[in-house]
Amino acid sequence: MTIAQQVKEQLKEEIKQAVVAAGLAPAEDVPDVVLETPKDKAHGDFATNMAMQLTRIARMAPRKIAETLVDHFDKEKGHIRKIEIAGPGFINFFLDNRYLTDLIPAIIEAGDNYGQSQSGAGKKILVEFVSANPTGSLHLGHARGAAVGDTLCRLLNKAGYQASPEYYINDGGNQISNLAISLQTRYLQALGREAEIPENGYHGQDIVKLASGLVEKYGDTIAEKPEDEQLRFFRNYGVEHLMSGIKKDLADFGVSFDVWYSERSLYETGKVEAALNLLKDKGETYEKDNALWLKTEQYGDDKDRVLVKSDGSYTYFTPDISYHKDKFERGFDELIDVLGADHHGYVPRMKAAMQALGYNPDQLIVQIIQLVNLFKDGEKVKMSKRTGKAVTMRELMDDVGVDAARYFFAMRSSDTHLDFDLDLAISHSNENPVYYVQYAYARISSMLKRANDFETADLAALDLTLLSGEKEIDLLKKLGEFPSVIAESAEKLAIQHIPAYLFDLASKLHSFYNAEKVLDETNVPLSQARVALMKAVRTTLKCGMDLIAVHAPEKM
RNA sequence: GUCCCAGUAGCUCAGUUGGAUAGAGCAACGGCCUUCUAAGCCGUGGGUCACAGGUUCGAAUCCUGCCUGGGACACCA
Repeated sequence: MTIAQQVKEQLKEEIKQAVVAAGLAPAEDVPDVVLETPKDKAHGDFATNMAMQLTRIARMAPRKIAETLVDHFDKEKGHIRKIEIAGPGFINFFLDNRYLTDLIPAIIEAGDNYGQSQSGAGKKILVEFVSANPTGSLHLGHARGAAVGDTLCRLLNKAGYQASPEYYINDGGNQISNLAISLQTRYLQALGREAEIPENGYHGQDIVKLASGLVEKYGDTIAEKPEDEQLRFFRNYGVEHLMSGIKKDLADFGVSFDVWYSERSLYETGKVEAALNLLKDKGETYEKDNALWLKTEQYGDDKDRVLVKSDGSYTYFTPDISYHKDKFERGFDELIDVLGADHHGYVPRMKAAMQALGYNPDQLIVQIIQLVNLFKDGEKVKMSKRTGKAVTMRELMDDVGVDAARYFFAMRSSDTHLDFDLDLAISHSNENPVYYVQYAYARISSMLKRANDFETADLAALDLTLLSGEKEIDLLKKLGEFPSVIAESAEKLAIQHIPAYLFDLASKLHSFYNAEKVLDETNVPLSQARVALMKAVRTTLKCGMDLIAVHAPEKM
C-alpha cells in the first residue's frame, strides 16, 4: 500500500471510530465511509458525506450529526490538522502534510517501478488487438487500436496483472483469396497486360507496389505458371510481405506482441474441427438450408449464426470460436478483445459461443474502438481500405510523429468517436499537449544537469519539511496520487486517465518552476530538498510517459 | 426497425461512487524573460450540461421518453 493510500485508509477508520464513539450508530450499521477529493482546495484534502448518510439512522439533522462526529474525532491518529463542517453537512478534512515528504525518498528509490502495485493480483489477461487482415497496410483506425491495446497492456502490467498482447493473423479465409487475385491483377497490369481488379478486391497502392516489386524480381515468369499455382504463389507472397510491413509499422509505433497467432495454424492443428465437434456434441448446433448453425439466439444474440456454409466452407466466426477456446485453454483468466466499432455487432455472437462452449461470457471483455475521423484542410477525409483511399499508419507516423500520435490516441476514452485534425497535429502547435508534458520533463532534466552542488547521497539527511510552500505541497500530493491512478485506470480499462494525470502533474511543475528558484546558492538546504523533489517529479513523469509509450526528452 | 457511440464555453474535450459555485486546452483580451529552457507562467471574459418528465436531502451523472449526428446490423471478414 502506498503512503497516500495508508493515510486515506487511516482517515476512513478514524471516521468510523468517531461515529461509533459518538453513539450515532452501532458499528455494524455504519455505512461505508466515502471520501472524495474536493474540486475546490478551500474544501480541504478530503471530504465525507457521512453526516448526510446517517440522517436516517441517527434521526438528526445532518449538520448536528457532523458536529457530534467532529467532537469525537481523533485528529492525531487521522493525520488531520483542521476539520470544517460545510454546506448541508459535508465534513472537510485538512491533512497534516508532514507525511507527504516521505514520498520523495520512496519515489526516488522505486525509480522506474514507481506506481507498480499488486492490485491486479497476478490475474492473467490476454489482450488481442489490431489483428488486421494481411491484405494491405495498417491505417488510421488500426493505429488507434494499436495505441489503445498496447497502453492497456502496459497499464495492466503496472497494476499487477499479467497482460499478454496478441495478434490474430487472418491468413486462412476468403479475404486472402481476394488478396491473391488482386495481387495477380496488379502484377499482370505491371506487365502491361489487360486485367481488372474485381469489385471486392483490394485497390490499395500497397498492392500495386508489391506487384511491381514482383515484376522486377521475377519478370513475367509467374504468369507462365498454371492458374492455381499462380494464386497459391500470390497468396503466400502477399501474406508474407504484407505481414512483415505490418510488423514493422507496429514496432515503429512502439507496439510489440508476445504472440502472432495464425488462423491457418488452427486448421492445421485440427482445433477448428475440434471446437466444431464439441459444439455439435453439446447439441448447440443444427442443420438448416444445407448449412450448420450455432444456436446463439438462446444466449442473447439477435439470431442464430452460420458456422458451415452450404458450400461446405467455414464462416469467419468458426475459426474465431476455436481461437477463443484456445485462449482459455492456455490458462488465461480473462480475455480482452480490442475491436473496431464496425465489429460491435459481432460481440453478442462471440459471447454466446463462449457460453455454448461452457465458459463464462463475462470472462470475455470487448473494448470497442470507435471510429477515427480524419480532418485535413478543414474537411473530413473519407476512408476506405477497399478503394485504397485510407490514410496509412505509416503516413501518420511520418507526418505527426509517434509521440504525438500515441498521446493523442491515449488521451480519449477509446469507445468515443475521435476527430483527428491532421493539420493541427502536424503543425506542432502548442495545442498538442504532448509537448507540454515533455517540456516539463526536459525542464527538470536541464535543471538537474546543473544541480551538482546540491546533490546529496543520503536522502535521509535532507530536511524535506522545508518543502512547505503551497506549490510544493500541490506537487507532492499529485505525486502521491500516481499509484492509485494506475490501479483505478487498470481496473476500469480507462487509459485516458494517464494523459490527464501527466498533464496535471506537468502543469503543477510549470507553475512551481515559474514561482520558485530551485538552484539557489544562498539557501543550500532548501535547494537540496527541492532538487530531491524535482527528481521525484521527473521519475513519476517518466513512469507515466512509459505507459503511453511517449518518449521523455532530456532537452527540447 | 434493432443495437453501439456521441450531444457540456466560439472550437476540441474532461467531469471520480450522484455532492458544494460544472472544469481544462485552443481561440479572444491584459500582464510576466538582466534570474535554473517563454513549447512556460499569472490574470479577465465566456454555459438553458440537446429537450421533457421521474427517482432524492442533492442529478451533467441514475431511470423513462424524445430529438439530432455518426456507425453497425450477411451462408463478408
